This record gives sequence, C-alpha cells and structure tokens, in this order.
Amino acid sequence: MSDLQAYISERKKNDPEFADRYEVGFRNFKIGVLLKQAREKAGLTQSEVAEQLNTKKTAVSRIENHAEDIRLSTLEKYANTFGKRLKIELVD
Amino acid sequence: MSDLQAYISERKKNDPEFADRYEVGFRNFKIGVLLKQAREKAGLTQSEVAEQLNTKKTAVSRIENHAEDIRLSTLEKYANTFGKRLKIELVD
DNA sequence: TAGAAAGTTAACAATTATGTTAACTTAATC
DNA sequence: GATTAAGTTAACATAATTGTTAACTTTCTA
Repeated sequence: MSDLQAYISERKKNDPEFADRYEVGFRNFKIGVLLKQAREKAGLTQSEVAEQLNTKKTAVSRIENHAEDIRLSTLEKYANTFGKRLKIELVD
Repeated sequence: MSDLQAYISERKKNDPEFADRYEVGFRNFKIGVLLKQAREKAGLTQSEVAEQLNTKKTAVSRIENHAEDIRLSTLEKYANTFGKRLKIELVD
C-alpha cells in the first residue's frame, strides 16, 4: 500500500468527516499530502517554511490539511521554499 | 520555433506591457496558453466553456489571457469541460 | 463590404483564499 | 511526568480571484 493510501485509511478511521469529504476534494487533498511529505523530506518545519513565505505556521498547516482550494501562486511559492518547482499538465 | 515561443514573440511586438510582464508570471501565463490550445483543439468556444462552468465568456477569456494567478479548482473545472484532468507534480 | 459570431477589456459586486492572533492538542526531549 | 517545540483549529480582517454587465475589437462568412 502506498504512503498516501495508508494515510487516507488511517485518517478515515478517526475522522469520519474526512472520510465523507475526501472523495470530492481528492486531488486537492492529495496535493496537501504531497507538500507535507516534500517539506518533511527537506527537513523543514512548518514554522521555517512560514518564515520564508513571510507568513505564519498556521497558514502553512492550513495549506497541508485543508487545501480544498488554493491559489496557483501560493502552491508555487510553497514548493519553492524547499527547492521544488510546480509542473502542471493536462492529461486525458 | 514552438507555438508558445511564436505566440510570445508575436504578442510582444504589439503589446509592450505584455513584454515587460511575461517573464515574471511566465508559468501561469503558459498555463493560459495551454488551456486555450486545448479548448480550441476540442472545438469549443469560450462561450460554450462558460456555459458548462455556469459563468460568462468574459471570465473564460480572462483565465486564458490574464492568468497571473488562478485557483486550483478553477483550473480543474476549466480543464474538465473538455475532458481533461489536471496533473500536478513537484519537480526539482 | 456588412453582419454575426467570437474574443477582449474595464469596472464593480460578490465570493473566497490568505494573514494574523489566540487557544489548544500532539510529539518529542529532558 | 514536565517542558518545549511542532502542529492544528477557529475567528476575524485583509487581499485577491471570480461573477457579471456593458462596450469594444477581431475574426469569420455570406
């Protein structure tokens, strides 16, 4: 089972509301998980990312956990803090 | 020369402000061009896309031409109107 | 060339993400 | 187990995108 699947099934167990909601906003949710994993891999805390973005750790947490919707620029700036770029494609 | 490069050099000629601006918002701009090309390839007009999104053609035009920033949900809904999905990755 | 369809831009209202603070929970380290 | 760092959530203010209308330009076609 992938990291993402494991995370989802674990979170579903003790967060019923999440279980109802995650199908709808699945892609956006997935992005939050990707960002969190990438940040941790880079060895950065939410506070450190926040400082680079001239904002607060609460905003960073919100991106990772409630990314139902987010601006493209926000996504890109976040990714840039740990040296990543955003690649966006249209697929069938 | 690619379609995108041709478009940029053509638009630079008769839109000085665009020439100054496009370097900064290049990635987002590129997305607007991608969306427009995908829409035209699908044989849809801006009005037809707008109708599916319960909005107006002016909003669609704005997405394609002034996509300095845009919400993820807006991008995805737009792409869905002609059967495309959004694929987002983090790359080095 | 005239008329219609398609696309663009500006302006304002409405909606929504983001900034911020404060209080809380969880995780880690002693 | 206490303390501290890390992370989460709620609430409100602020800033930005999106909805909408109207007027205009461009492109196509008869």
